[in-house]
Amino acid sequence: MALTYSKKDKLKSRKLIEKLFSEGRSIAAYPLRMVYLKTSFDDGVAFKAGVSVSKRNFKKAVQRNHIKRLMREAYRCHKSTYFNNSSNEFALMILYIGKETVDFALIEKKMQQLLNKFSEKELTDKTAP
RNA sequence: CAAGUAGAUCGCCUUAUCGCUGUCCUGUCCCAAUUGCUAUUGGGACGGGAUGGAGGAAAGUCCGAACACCAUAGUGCAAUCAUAGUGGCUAACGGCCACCCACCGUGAGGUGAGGAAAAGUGCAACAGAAAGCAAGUACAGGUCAUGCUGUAGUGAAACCAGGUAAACUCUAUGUGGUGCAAUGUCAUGUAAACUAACGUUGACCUGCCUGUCAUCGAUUAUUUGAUGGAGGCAGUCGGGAGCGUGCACGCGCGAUUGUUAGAGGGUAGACAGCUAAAGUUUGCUGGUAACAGUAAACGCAGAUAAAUGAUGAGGGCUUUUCUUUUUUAGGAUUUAGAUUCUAGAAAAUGAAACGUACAGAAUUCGGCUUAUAGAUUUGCUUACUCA
RNA sequence: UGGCCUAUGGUGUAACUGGUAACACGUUGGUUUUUGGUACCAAAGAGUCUAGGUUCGAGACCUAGUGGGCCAA
Repeated sequence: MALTYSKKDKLKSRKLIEKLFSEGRSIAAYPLRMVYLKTSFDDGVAFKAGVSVSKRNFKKAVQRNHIKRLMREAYRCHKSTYFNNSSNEFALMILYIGKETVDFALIEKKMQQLLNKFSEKELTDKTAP
């Protein structure tokens, strides 16, 4: 898996997102929180992910955009190390639940923790039994 | 120099690596259509290359328009809302420009919802005799006599055709509604489904078609022609539940698949709208100016859980501190030169640290309002005091 | 994206057509009680979200902003 994050890797279906929030499970690594749901896609992409920042915590569009960019960048750089050999397909949504802006180093570190937790919990359990 | 005042312009830069997104070109493979085949067209997957990619406010959504639909957006009345010196600019405006007037400021300048109080209705706490049909205090003057005259006192305002219209109102002008989540096409899906209420067409002649019916004519007969009647279609004139903005008029739409309401079902995807426009820059001409005309060049974001970013390195800019140098004042040591301490000022291809604003397109324009670190630049002003 | 409403002591609400912010609960102090509660008495606590304007005078009227809330596929 390359270090890309193009249109196909993004979670775009409104219907699927509603289903994800109503039925999905979640794990957290503050200030990040991930909601995920096992599903299947038509176009051969194993993981589709989206990011979200609450308007309640960040009033200004510039701040929201900046945090979302940082989260996307962190996801793009580290997804390949965890998701390379998976047979299942997942929809992911990563939320920012903190209330203050942070720098890229912290988000990168927390994203690694989050993806590590996710892979331990879901990906390895599926293959072992 | 300092303080101020009115404008104008800009609002971080360079580079390496990894990414996001639009457009164009192009390679390999797969699918479909056409063809006898090469091949062509369309779609998809994986690649490669070129090139474009946030703002002065993109913000607030406060005005004005374009555009789309509702009827081609009409007429009268009413209501609502807006505007309000004069003239001009503009596609339009509640915007802009010029001038007049009023107020503020020493001044440069600033602010102004700046029509009407002699059409009418209302309002004015406290104080005061009295707050506007009027009534009348004290002192002085005056008169035949009297609030007849002046002054005082209360108050923001006391008879002035008073004040107040950002009180109602009147005058003039304007104002239909909904907003790109408009609107159109395709896809998906039940359903031309269900429940309730209401409604669903007559006349006339003309034309065409049908050829079942009646009469008459031609023909041996099949058949064919004419007239009348019947049916259908089209046209004309009406009726029609209702629908189309508050009312009325007028106009339009309107039925085998109607109108209104209820309950319920599906989708929430794609494409168009969608970025060439009252366009941007520069020069010249006209105009006091806003602005207009003209010539040349440019061709400038188009995302949709929503692109324009991340990391590293270097450089600008601002502020502070330190260091060094120069210099001023005072003190100490010394015969003098000189050395040194304290306080202040200025400068630096010096060093370090911190900071580098406000803020993110969502149909598109013209304005207004609000936020904004800092930098550049132009015009103008300075009463009093001190030098 | 488009539209609408609202803001008054710590909390919840009043304030008529502009006239100098009221009530309840809560808080503080006192009385009653052996003590606490209840009850009674008294006091403090906002200058009306912010900034301008109109007016003699604004919580109210006008303009601009800030915060909070609601609606529309």
